[in-house]
Amino acid sequence: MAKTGGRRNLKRTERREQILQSALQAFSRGGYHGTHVADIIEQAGVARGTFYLHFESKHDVFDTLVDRTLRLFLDVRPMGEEPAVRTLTDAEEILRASYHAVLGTIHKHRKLMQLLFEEAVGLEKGFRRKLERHFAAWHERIQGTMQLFVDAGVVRRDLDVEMTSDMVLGMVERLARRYLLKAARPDFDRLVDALVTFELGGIRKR
Amino acid sequence: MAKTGGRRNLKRTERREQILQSALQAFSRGGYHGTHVADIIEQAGVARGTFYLHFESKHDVFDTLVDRTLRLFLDVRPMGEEPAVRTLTDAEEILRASYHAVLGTIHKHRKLMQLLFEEAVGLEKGFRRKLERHFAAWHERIQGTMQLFVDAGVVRRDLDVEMTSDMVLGMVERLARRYLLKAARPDFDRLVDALVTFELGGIRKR
Amino acid sequence: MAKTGGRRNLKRTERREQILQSALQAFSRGGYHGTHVADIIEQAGVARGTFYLHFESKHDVFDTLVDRTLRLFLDVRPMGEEPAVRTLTDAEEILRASYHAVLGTIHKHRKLMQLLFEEAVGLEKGFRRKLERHFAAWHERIQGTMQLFVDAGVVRRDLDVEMTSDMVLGMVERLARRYLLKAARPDFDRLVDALVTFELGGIRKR
Amino acid sequence: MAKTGGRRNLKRTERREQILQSALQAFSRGGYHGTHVADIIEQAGVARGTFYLHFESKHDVFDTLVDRTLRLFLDVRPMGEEPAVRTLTDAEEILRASYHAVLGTIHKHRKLMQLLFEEAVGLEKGFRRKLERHFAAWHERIQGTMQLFVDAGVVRRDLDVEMTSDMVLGMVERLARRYLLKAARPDFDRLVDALVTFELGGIRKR
DNA sequence: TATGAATGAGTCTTCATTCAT
DNA sequence: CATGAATGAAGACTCATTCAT
Repeated sequence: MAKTGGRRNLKRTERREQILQSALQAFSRGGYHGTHVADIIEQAGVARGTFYLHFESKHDVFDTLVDRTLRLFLDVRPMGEEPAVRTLTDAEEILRASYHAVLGTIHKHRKLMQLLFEEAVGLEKGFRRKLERHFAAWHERIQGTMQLFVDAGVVRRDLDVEMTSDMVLGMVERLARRYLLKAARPDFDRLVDALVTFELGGIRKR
Repeated sequence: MAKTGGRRNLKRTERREQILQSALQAFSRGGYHGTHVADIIEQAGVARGTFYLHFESKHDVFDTLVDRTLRLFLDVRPMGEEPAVRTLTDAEEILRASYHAVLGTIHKHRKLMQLLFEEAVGLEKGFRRKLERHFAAWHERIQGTMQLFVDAGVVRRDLDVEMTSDMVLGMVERLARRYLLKAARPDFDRLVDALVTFELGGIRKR
Repeated sequence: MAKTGGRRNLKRTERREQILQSALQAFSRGGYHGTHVADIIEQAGVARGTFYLHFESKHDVFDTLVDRTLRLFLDVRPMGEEPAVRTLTDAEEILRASYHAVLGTIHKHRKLMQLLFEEAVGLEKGFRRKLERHFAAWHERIQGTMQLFVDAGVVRRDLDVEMTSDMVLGMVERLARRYLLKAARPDFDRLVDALVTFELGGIRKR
Repeated sequence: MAKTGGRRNLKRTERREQILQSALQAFSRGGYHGTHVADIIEQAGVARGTFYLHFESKHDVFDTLVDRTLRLFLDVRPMGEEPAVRTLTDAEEILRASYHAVLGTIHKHRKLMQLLFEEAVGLEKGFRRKLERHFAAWHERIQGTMQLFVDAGVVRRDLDVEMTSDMVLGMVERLARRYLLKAARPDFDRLVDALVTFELGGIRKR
């Protein structure tokens, strides 16, 4: 809608970043295939040639954006080291903190996240694989934490850790899609509450 | 894959169905944009014109497939009438049956389902809206059942029914994507078990 | 709009004629290129194959129609033999009769005539040449009559017979296009009057 | 006809004009439907994409050419203001001048004119209407002049001004088609003479 | 004779990428 | 660095004609 940036004679990095932002804007609106290089450069207020001065191809920009999104998750690590888990309350604490961090990140970068959750799906093998690897990594992390709880004996021994991790992943994804991607001010507390409560106790009466 | 042979005049409906199947095959492989009409007709062993004799456009075939997929879910209704819920065990029964039915349907039509979960995402507004409406309908159904449980007093009164339904939706979607779409013989029991256990009791120790 | 004819088991000639009429109808509406074989057979209520049983091609039907139109003019010959011309009044008589005949024919077959004047123009060489030959023939006839008048001494000796014949041709064509092709009940007398008066005396005061 | 050579970047307007000329050339040869975009770009020695950089479609180029042709006639106005008409000689003067101007324009732009008289006929409604409006305008102008003569009393009072204007239109059109469109050096004087003589005095002896 | 399913050459149009200026 | 004119491979769709039934 509005030109993303100013004009002329930016430093290489700045111009690149400007194009990247414009691309994000454009892709968010139209998806990968619905967005043309023309849209991106118009949004950026930059000439066609300039675009190719900074990126190899349309694929390249999209890829860069996806990578940047993925990298965001690597930084979501609420505590630097393995926390000690003695009681269920410890576990709850950890979960609460994790979800807060994750949901916060997702919301903060919701435009980028949309790329992951809605635009990069169904694209060609390269992106597909990247996404799969990403979800696998995330799954591993969740599973790690869960196993920690199991080992600490604060949750059920017979938990199907693998599938449950998948389910948690799905829960977060859907909540994110529904309540974070488009919302300006989401109710984080309600979301985290719902997540933690459900994960810990299911729907069963206490 | 295989040309059927020379020229053979089928009945209108048969040819249409054949093309539809070929299209499904093709879209499954390459996604919407990665699939060309050429791929579909090659797969069907049919001439270009024949394709357009039965469908208005590439978009039209895809749309038809998506609609067919969506319609599949309307038929997933394990019991004809509202079941009575007295105890948690009743609820468990219902959930178990529901999940069995749903997962079974998903697996049975996994090629079609893939369209919903992986190919129709990120496409243009028409499909997007269709998907959203679909998920909304599904969400409503889940929420309905859950509310039934709440009203019957067999689960927590303070349950955030709306969000929890979303989470359930996400759980099923992710499990389906991971364990059903590509697997030839999935372990339904393990899946249903994981789902029901988690939904009912969370990860907490009994 | 309305199916042109009945159905089934007509004699060869009848079916052919029926298709021809439907084609005329269709071409009148959409011109040569704007009309598809589909339009013609729909109008005729006949199957595709039937069409090709009676005509070699779309080109063929059109050609047949054009030929038929052209042949109509050959029959427009108000009197069997060369009339004697002694006075200007004789000439006027002849012109009046000729125009009446010609305009009458044009109006009677206005659908067909439209083909000549509006649809067959600008088509490929075959039609072009046919039209040219036709107009040349007509021109010759007009010129013949005019020369008769000159030789009889009832009109100007220095008349540019060739160009004047062209002009007469143009006059008739335009009047036909404007007042005959679409009109249900044209005012023939006014038309003939205008023609004869103009041709004989120009616009000059008597 | 001749590729200009390697790649050469022209100014936007120049390239557009070049393509326009090539299109005119091509359409003149093959008519609207007989001419393909391939013919135009080959003639222009330009790539496919370049064509669409300057015109929206084949229809668009043709339309542009037709419009340009029509606009040519608006400029044919031999004298800036209403001339005084006292005698038949004045009228003759005016007619002579008008015809000279019109025929001159037609011949000068005969390629373009061919579009009007031969190619744009029988096309779809848009062009048809445009042509009709054009002929109507021309008719009005002729009728205006003629009425001037009538009012000045230099020609017959009972003249059927409307139809006569149509006839004049037809005369000019046919003469133009026959003697101007293809001729390199037409005999303007003979044409104007024939026209003026006929229009003023008809074929009758003086 | 009649039918209508099937064919495929033919065209237009798009759009990512290149390159002269 | 920047520009934007030029490129052309790729792909969707049409429709006259053929042929199995």
